[in-house]
Order: sequence, then structure tokens, then C-alpha cells
Amino acid sequence: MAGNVSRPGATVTSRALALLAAFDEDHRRLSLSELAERADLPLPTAHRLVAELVDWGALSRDANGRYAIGRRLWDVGLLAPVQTGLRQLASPYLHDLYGATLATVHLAVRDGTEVLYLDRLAGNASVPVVSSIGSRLPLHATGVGKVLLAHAPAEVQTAVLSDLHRVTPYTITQPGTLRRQLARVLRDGYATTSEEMSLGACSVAVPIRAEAGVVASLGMVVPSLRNDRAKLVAAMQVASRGIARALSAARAAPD
Amino acid sequence: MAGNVSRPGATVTSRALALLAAFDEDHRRLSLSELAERADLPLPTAHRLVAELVDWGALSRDANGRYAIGRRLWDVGLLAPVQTGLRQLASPYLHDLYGATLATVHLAVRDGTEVLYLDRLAGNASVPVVSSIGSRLPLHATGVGKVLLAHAPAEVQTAVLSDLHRVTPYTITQPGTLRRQLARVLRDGYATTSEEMSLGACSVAVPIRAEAGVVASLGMVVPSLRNDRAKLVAAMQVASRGIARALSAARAAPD
DNA sequence: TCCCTACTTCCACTGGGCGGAATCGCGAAT
DNA sequence: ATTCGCGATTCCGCCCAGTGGAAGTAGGGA
Repeated sequence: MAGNVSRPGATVTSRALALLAAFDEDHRRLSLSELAERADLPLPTAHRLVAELVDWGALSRDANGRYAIGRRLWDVGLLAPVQTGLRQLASPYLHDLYGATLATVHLAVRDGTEVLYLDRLAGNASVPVVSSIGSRLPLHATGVGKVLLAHAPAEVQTAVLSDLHRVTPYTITQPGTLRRQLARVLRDGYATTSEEMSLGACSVAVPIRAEAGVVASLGMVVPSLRNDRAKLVAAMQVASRGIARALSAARAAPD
Repeated sequence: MAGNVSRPGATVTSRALALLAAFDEDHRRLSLSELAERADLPLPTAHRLVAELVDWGALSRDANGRYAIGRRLWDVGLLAPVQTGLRQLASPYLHDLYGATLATVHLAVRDGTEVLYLDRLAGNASVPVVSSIGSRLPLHATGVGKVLLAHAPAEVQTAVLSDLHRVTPYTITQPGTLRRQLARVLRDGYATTSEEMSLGACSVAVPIRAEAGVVASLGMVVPSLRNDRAKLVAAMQVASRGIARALSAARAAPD
């Protein structure tokens, strides 16, 4: 594309997307140099592309000259099917669960080898929770993640099991142990974690099924599972079936 | 960029962004041909770019081969400052207003010559409302729009006043009439509409002020203003000041 | 079977994009 | 007041990534 490319093979589009990918929860605002660094682009190249993104509204520039994700990208993002479909349908059921238990409730799907959190209800932060809406976490260290992994294609399982990085001292990093847990998830219909993602937090999760199989997972976070595991699982399974029914009803009706 | 460009001057990035811009509330799912048509790109070009966008996760492709906004774009969009800043701070105040009146509540900012809705609470759809979160409407036909327009720079006002397109039979299309209304908005501290955007819906809106001036607007939609205009305005002004205070407190603290 | 539409692949041409280097601008240190 | 240093911005000659017409393929309706 140019006479003096440093990394031939990189397309313009991939570079522009790399600039967007430079932003994450811990980096909501970035200077031009940081952007260039994180997107692995020469500074002048980043400068030119960023100017175009700002011009369109994909990025915005604040008073100090730092960049952030722009309004236009925000509202285009809201058009995504996850926002309008599953998330909206499930919302009342999440509220029911939350109202009944007052514990943190999660709705998540698998995106590649990660959990993507679609929704979260957390009133009083009695239990520390890492996730937030739109965030991504590893599949092997979360309740919803284990459910989604248990129902994932073999190739995804292989990929995940080959790289079980430790998050807390209780994170499961032995492929064999996790494989046995996944089998149990399939048998029992729910998954649990105990301080595997963040200390002081345990979780339970159940699958949400559609015609095509498991499409999402419903999870809750509590300080301990000792007392009310059975009660939680039962409540969540009711909610899960409700969501599944709402899903198939919506699919039958015009999209 | 290529030997046979049909529209020289268009950059690759602008073409990729045009593909994203092809999606809106009435076009959440598009075929390749529709995309190419709406983005004004030759089909092979659209095909190539779309493939790259899908690859990254900016777009997704469903079972019928139609495209939609992808999960990755959704979650990147959630990192936008509008989502984390103003919207989050204002949320409890919107809920208070909603709880007290049970009428539709809106939080909006001006983006160029349009209103951008950041949040909306609408329990029972007793009044038909067009807006939804992330949607854009004209400044001159909405309550929040009039507030934001009244406090906008002269150039924006000129641009908007020169093109007052009709939405309903009651939409104000005379620049003089609107100009007089805007003056009254500045004097009284609130704006109203009567069936100017959708029949059967009236609205009241007040500004939300920060150091830099008016940064957003708070609005409510009701079937009629006859009875409780004063009551609504008072409640909204209280909420507005609360949000303003929360804003300046947040700005003082670490971002 | 044929036709039609929508999608996908191919490929020769060339100007849009590249990025090192130079410059600017601003705040901090001297 | 002057220098220093760092980040942002601009410049510009080089050349290959991107382009899109044309040809090929797939699917589905008559």
C-alpha cells in the first residue's frame, strides 16, 4: 500500500480496528502515543487514522488531547443483536432472580475462548465482582464460563484447556481436573466456582438452551455456597427455562 | 489507492466506516448487496471490507448470510465516556423522577445538529414515544432538543433553523416561531413540545448545567401538559441540579 | 431444466497510504 | 529568560495494497 511499510500484510482496515481494540476497561482514555504503542503502529500512521476516526465519531478527543471511544461508535454498538435480542428478553427474568435473592446476577455468552458479559445486576456490592457489562473474562475461572465451555465444540475446549492461567490461588489450572468438572456440569446441569476468579466470591451458573443448543448462561455470585446451592440452582433453572421460552417465541414472531 | 477507483478521494477507512454507518434502527440486519448499496460501494469492495470487519468482530454474519453489528463493536462501544460518565451518574435521578411520576424520562445530549438519547425509562407505554437509547432525533421537534438548541452555539442554531422539516402537523417549521420559543426557553429555564414529534405526546425538558455550560438535557413525555406542567418542571429542576452536583463531584475526584 | 439473483473469486493497474525525518509547541527544569 | 525534552504534527517520495469490472459459482424459484 505504501512504499515503506514496516509490517507488510497489515491492511488499512486492520490497523484502524487495532486502534479501536487499544481501548479496554483499564484504558478508556489514551494519548496518541499510547494509542500508537498499543495498536503497534508508527506514530504518523496512527495520527492519520485516528484523525479519520475522530472525524466520523468513532473516537472523540477531550480537552487534554486524549482520545476515547466516541458517541457514534456507542450508538452503532447498541444496534448489535446481543443488545436487542437476548439481553432484552432476559432482562425481566434477571430482575426476578435479583429481587428474590439480592445476589449479583449475570447473563453471559461465549465469544471465542472468552466469556462475554451481556448484563449484570448488582445492587449492594456485598461480594466483590470483577465483571461488568461488556467485559470479557476467561472461560475456566467463572461459573458461566464453565457452563459455556462444557457445551462448547471440542476445538474450543482443547484451546482453553491448553492454557489455564492462574487468577487466584484457587483457580483450576489442571486440565484433567477441569475436564472432570465439565463432565459433571453436563450431568448435573449447573456449574460452580469457589474463589477461582476473585477471593471471597463463589458462583453458580446454569445453561440457557435454544433449538441450536446452549446459547447463553445465567449465573449468580454469592459469598458462599454452603447453605443455598440447591435453592439457587432451582430458581435459576426456572428463570433459564423462561428465557428459553421467550427466545423461541421471539424467533417464531417477526425478528 | 487502486488503479480503477470509481470515487477517488475516498479513503479505505472512510469506506469501512460507511459500512458501519449503513446500519441504523430500521436496518439492523443487511445483506451484502444492501450494505454495498447503502454504503455506496462496489460490491466486491464491500465484500472484501465486510469480511475483514466480520473477522475482527465488528460485524457478525447470521445463518441466512445477513450481516449485523458484532459483539466486539458492542462492547467497545460500551467503553465510551457517555456510557460511563454522565449516563451512570444521572441514572439514580432518572429513576427517582420515574418513580415519582411514572411518565417516560429521557436523558439526552446534543451531537452536532441532532439529539442523542443517552438513557430512557419507560414503564408502561401509555404514551407513544419514538426515541430509544442511542437513537438520534431532530433538535427542533423534541423537548430536550429545544433545550439543547437554545444553549447551542449560533452556528448550530443557524444550521438547524435553516432546515426545519415537518414530522407531524404540529411540528414547528417557521424559523421565526422557533427562535421566539428558544428565547423563552432561555428565560424560563425549560422547554415544551405538543405533539410536534409524535401525535398524542407532549414533553417538558430542562437543561443540565456544568462548569462549561449546558451539557445535557433532562426530559419527560406525558399525554398532556394541561395539569401538571409546573409540578413536572419543579421535580425535573431538582433532579437536574442533583445531576449537576454529582457531575462536578465526579470531575473533582479521579476520573 | 433453465433462469435469475446474490454472492464470491480473479487479476492487472495505479494512486492512496506509508513512515522516516523534520518541525512545531508546550510545559518543566535550569 | 533560556534551554531541554517529549509528544503531536506536517512533509513528501516511494511503491504495493486496494480496487472494481468481469467472470465464475451457488442457490432457489418457476
